[in-house]
Amino acid sequence: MRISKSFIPTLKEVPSDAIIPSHQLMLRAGMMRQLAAGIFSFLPLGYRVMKKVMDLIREEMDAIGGQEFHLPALNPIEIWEKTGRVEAFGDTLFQLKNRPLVLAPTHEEIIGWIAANHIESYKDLPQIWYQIQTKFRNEPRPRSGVLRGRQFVMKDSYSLDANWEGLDKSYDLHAEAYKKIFSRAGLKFFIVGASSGAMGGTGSQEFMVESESGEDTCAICDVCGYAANLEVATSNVEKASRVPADLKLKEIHTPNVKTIDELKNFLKVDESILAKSLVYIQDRTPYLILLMGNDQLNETKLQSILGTNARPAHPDELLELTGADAGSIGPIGLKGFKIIVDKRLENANGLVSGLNKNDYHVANIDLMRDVKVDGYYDLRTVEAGEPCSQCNSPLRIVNAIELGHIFKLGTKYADSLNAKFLDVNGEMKPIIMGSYGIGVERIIACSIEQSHDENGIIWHKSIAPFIVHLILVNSNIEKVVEIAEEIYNKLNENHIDVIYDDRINVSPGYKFKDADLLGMPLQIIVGEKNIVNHKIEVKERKTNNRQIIDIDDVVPFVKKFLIENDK
RNA sequence: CGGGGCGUAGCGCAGCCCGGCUAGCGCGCUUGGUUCGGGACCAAGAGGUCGCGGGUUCAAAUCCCGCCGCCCCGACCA
Repeated sequence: MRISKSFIPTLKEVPSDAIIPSHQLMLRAGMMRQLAAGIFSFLPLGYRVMKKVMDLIREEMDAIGGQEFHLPALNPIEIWEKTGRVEAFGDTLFQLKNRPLVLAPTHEEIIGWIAANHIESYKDLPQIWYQIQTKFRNEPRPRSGVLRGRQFVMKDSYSLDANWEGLDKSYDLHAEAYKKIFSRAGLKFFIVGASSGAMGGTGSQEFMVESESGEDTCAICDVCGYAANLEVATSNVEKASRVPADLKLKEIHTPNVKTIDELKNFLKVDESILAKSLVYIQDRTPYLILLMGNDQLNETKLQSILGTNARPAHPDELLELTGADAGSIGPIGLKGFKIIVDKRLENANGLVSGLNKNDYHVANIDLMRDVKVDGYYDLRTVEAGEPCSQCNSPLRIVNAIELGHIFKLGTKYADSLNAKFLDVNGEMKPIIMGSYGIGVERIIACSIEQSHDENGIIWHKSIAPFIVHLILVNSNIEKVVEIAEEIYNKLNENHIDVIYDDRINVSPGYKFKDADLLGMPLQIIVGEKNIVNHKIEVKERKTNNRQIIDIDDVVPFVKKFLIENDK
């Protein structure tokens, strides 16, 4: 492709709305432009990358037996009502005003619908169905360029199986395919155990890229490789022990002491004997939640125990239910509450907590003696430096971008959409589903986040829009033009993706800067100073290595480069 | 949805506080000429409902009210 005839609007300056490197560079390199919050136009160069990524995904999905679909983005709202997800998605679901239609945010419903109508027998199973398609989600706050958009492209696939072993197999196939996809795209990623959230289901994992721009937080162990989303992460943090003495409950006047820190300073004790109390409401039942010291409640863990509509109690509810305000609440003397306790405090005694009377605390609480505990659960949020649950090395807490997510869904959608099949014994059974997603733009953005420098993008060969950036340095010298044209034709004849900066009256410096910004893996520089010796210069973008090679060796050189980088 | 910031030419910004002549600067763009290995130079140009609506005033980019949009932090997020 000739730059002189291409639409690649590069920018010298950074658009002020873009904060993170991938967003800045995608705009500067002329890959895309923003139309509205979370909505982007992909320009030819950006779409070329997108197509490369989609092709790479297709190859690996086809390799595990996936069959590509193209499902509608417009869906009758009726189907979404059947699965209860109009409510579950809430305002995130775009709804049309002049027809009872929604813009699909994902496609479990449509897959389920097709399966319900056309899968009859265990002989039709298993199936892996996928598509690469535009998704619509009315995100409350789009951000970070293409990382969280209201319209984005997703590879979504769905497995249909006759039994749970089949689901495990389909799930594992996807995990392997995903590893190949992200590795081939040149990404450094890790896999974490994750919460299945509102998708429902029995298990899920996320494919993550460590990044300051990430919206997820993960605990990772660099020693043994343990990694988990903070929503589900655990650690070997020290538990409270029982003290020998069997001391009586003791009321303590604690004026103006509200927080755990204030209480610790007031009593001059270690915070590990302080029990923090929080009140949540689930279906009008109040729950008292006890945590050690300043441990942070993990709401995702709580919701997996109580249900997803558990919510913190309002201040006026606190006073009404406990007789005290936040800061003076505790397990002693509470009525009508269920009490659940973090495992770190399992069977502990000698604890201090609120007395449900403003400005009073109570000491020497024995959870076995004084409190009717309805259950001990892992409720706390892991913190940096805590010992890994597998190997006791200190955990790191990092931000990460979610590239892909795989779910074992089970029969939730088959049940609500009546997707059933006849098994070997002639019995009607629900189809067992899995669902698996990859954010296409996120692969592009993550790749740039991980691979760029102050001059621009550094594309990995597998998803680069072009392999070679051919630069005509002296457009005013006929002989130089002639040789550049010749090389351009040769590369094209050999099916090597080449972008050719054939612009006349553009200074060499300008062309070099543009080449670094666009970031093709190889730059071939045709200039007066080398062609007198029948040579040209080759620069590798990633390493900045420069070599002078013979003009006749260009094609073999590039072919060799392509193979070398395949490893 | 809560908090903060911003909206002036394609991009980056100044001007606004303290109202006043024809709304500026850099980059980019057009034409001509020179230049040609790291975002060249000279000359002449084009390009603006100052986000939108209303108000105050002799006079509004500037002050007041309302709305819209965009960015950031948080809440939310299959």
